[in-house]
Amino acid sequence: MKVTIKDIAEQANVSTATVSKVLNKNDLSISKATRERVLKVVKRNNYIPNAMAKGLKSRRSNMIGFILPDITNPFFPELARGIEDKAKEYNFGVVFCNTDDDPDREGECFRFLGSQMIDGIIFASSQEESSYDNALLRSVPVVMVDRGVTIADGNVGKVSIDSRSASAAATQLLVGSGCRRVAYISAKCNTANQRYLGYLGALEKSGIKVDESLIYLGEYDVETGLRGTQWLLEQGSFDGIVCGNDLIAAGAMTVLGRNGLSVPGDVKVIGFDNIYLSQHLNPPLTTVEQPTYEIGRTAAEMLLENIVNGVPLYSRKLDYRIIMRQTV
Amino acid sequence: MKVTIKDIAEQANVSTATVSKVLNKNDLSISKATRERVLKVVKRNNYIPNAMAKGLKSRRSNMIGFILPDITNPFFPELARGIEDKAKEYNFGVVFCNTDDDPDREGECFRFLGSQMIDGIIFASSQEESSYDNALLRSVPVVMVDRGVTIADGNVGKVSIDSRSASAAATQLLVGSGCRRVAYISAKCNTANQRYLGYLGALEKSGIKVDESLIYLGEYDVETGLRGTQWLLEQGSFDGIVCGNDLIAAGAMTVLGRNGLSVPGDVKVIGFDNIYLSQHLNPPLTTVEQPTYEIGRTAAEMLLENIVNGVPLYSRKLDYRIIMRQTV
DNA sequence: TTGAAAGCGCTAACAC
DNA sequence: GTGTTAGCGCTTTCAA
Repeated sequence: MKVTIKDIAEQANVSTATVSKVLNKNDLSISKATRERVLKVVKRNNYIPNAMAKGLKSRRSNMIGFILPDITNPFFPELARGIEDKAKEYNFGVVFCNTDDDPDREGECFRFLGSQMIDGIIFASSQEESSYDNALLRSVPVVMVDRGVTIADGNVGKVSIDSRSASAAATQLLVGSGCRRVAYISAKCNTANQRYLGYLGALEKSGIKVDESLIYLGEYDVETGLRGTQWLLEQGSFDGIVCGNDLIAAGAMTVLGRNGLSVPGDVKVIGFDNIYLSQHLNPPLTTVEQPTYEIGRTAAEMLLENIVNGVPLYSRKLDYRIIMRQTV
Repeated sequence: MKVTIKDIAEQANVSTATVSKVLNKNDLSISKATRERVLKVVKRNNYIPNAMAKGLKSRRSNMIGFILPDITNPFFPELARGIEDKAKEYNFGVVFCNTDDDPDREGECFRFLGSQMIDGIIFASSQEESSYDNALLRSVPVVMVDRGVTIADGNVGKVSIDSRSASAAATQLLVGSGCRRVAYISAKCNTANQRYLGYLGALEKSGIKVDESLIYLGEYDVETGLRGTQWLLEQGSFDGIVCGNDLIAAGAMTVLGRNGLSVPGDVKVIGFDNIYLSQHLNPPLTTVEQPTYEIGRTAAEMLLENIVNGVPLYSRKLDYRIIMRQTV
């Protein structure tokens, strides 16, 4: 059976109140002798306070939730690690919820995490417009990361890069390298999508007309890169591809290779995210790097500062940069 | 302010006990009218029971912990996903703890999760011999995954593949393809390590003498592949590399390429894990596939069945297979 | 310097 | 059918 504060109190010949005080460093008024006696008993019994009882009292669980599309997408582990590392500093745990971008599952996650088992939420949604329950949202602080919903009301923070400008820069790089027929393969999304807007904007700025037959929308996965490139090949000619992420780029390069097209000779390609393996693609992938780990840390810090010290949430943009390798 | 069961009881003109009963489907003795009245009030107030209070009573948090080396290693997200998907089926959440294989951090994790905030633990240790606190371990059911400690005592389950035989098979494949000087690059470990033993065994069985200058031990990362191969190149000649995982293989191929060595012409290489990107390496990587996602699911199921239904833990081996691609 | 007691929100006997 | 009550293990006034 688990040992409780009461057992410790008895063995140390003090009240539970006293034990509680020494354990929580409300030591100021406890005599050194008592304190040491208590501590000894605690150690001897390998006593760990029951977190639920503690939480019930303090209304704090020391757990935050991380709601994300899919931890299997290599962009997210970095983010997760940043979050967890920071959380540990505050002595918080983090609970993961994969949603596969399914609004129903997002709802479930919010409900699951909303049961006061969680002190706050970090939310990575790939939807521009999210469908979570506003009521739940309002009861817990939330920080959005990456491509995030812009939320008018509520206690919501945000940390991300300027996706639109990053995507524009990627597109410009291709155009600047001589591409005239620049394709775009990314995840499905409404027209408000920042990356898409960046691509469009850069093209227009360069006086290149947007061609619908150069745009393929799917998911943020390798499959989409495969299918999209195959589709482009059937549509006609192109000399560059702006990819929604590195996974898509990997798929694209695979299909290009299969069809005897050389990169960057025949087609230039640029990715997004700079996942660890992009440098080991062949040729190494030129890509837009997000400070993914840092985004996670920053988001966690913002959330935790809010929870622990009441610091208000806010919106923060981090820097991106283009990693020049050999596909452009 | 949060709405409690008491608020609901008042608004519905019943006792808290009644509310509790209808909410927990101890409906049998509640009149339909009352039930509906209660439910209406619950909905109107968007009431969610406080999980901590519930947990304090029921001694169950509906949370399990997942202790792993590093979620950033692409082997683990798959595993994590398997765990989480299964956990959701049981209405459990999962808390992640990265340890970087640091025994101190493992200890911290166990302590953190041991505070009865967690009903069970899934533990992926790359240590053969683990340093967690046995006392803690004994208080909560634990299932080991992947390369796991064999624990004599306690309430411990295990799910994995037969690493030794898998590693032997990989080595044999190279030997069978004509390799005579087969190198081994993997993570540091004591000689008990199953993968290492498999490599050794296969070599001996083929009558090939083990050559110390063909063995490099580091971490399970790309860096190790890079450094190990560089080191091998300085040592002398070799015609095959058995890699501890796909990350190492990716690093190895990068260095081989840089040095003008062709794969599989000059050197054959085989990986381990079949992470999603191994097929997009150039050339696509031949590797040993573990049913990673399935291992996660199975482990979670075993753990949860133990927690929820008292089913005893046990040891389970899943099948591996070699994925033939173009590096052998 | 220490302890008694109330109460966090919920559940489960047991009583009515 | 429904309500009363006694805790679950902990923290925190307040009194001694």
